[in-house]
Amino acid sequence: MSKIPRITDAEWKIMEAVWEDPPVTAQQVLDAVGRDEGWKPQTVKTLLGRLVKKGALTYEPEANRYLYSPSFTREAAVSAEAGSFIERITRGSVTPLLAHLVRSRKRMSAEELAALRKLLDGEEGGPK
Amino acid sequence: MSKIPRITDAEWKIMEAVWEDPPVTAQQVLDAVGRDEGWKPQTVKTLLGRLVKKGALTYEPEANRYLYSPSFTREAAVSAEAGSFIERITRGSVTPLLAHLVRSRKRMSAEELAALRKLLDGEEGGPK
DNA sequence: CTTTTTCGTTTACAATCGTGAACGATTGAT
DNA sequence: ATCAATCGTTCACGATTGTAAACGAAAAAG
Repeated sequence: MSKIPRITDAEWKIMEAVWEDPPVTAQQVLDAVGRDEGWKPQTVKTLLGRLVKKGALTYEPEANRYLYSPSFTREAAVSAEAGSFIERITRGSVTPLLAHLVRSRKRMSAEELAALRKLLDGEEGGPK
Repeated sequence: MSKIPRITDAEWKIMEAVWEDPPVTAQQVLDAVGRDEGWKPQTVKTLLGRLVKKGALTYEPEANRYLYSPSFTREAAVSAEAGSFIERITRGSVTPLLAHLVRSRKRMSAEELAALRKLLDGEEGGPK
């Protein structure tokens, strides 16, 4: 599988909009993020272009414009990011990170908590 | 407390060396990271300088050189990083991240697992 | 058909980052 | 005293990032 490229902060916002409901036009992305991000149309265009160049998006011409689609799932991207994040952290404990995650549970649903607990239980015994 | 600045990849390696055993001299940092990072002395100096400017390190002159110390703990830095990491992720589920973390448990000791589980239990009921 | 709008592409430009050389002040060695 | 090694500081330089204007083609409007 082709490597997932590094997505920058600004690009990430674009990707979110694309993942939301692909395929999308530049206009749709603009409406979705440009609005509350305060970006000019050109900024969105530039970012879309860069993401295509990086291989994070693909497009197919439709009428006179492009329909952009993600080259990988959001889950895959998050995993990759987490991986490189952990790269820096490996010298020490990941506990502060986990603690932070669990504490800022604003974004963690009950199901996610349950899933995490299950993961922990599963890992406890040290499988394979 | 003063805000924790954004630490870049290269800078992070320097910080690790400083956290390891502060206060340290530039020479010590060089020995610690320059070695296996393949950095020239000047590179280490530059990074130390930038970190001081950013407020991530403080120094006090000793003899003819500086003794550098971190301005905040590693835990605080990791937490801050995690926070900004989560910033991008908030639009969706953090589960892929958690799964990744737990699976790459290479760096998680039994105690850490236990601590995390305890955190989960504590949070479950949803305290104040 | 001409004018205006919309597309994607090219170019721009300051800020940050990675990597280091250049430089002047000191210190240590001879 | 003099020369070499070491310090921290300044400057450098290409690459990436954030943010966008310029530009030419094509489509929509009149």
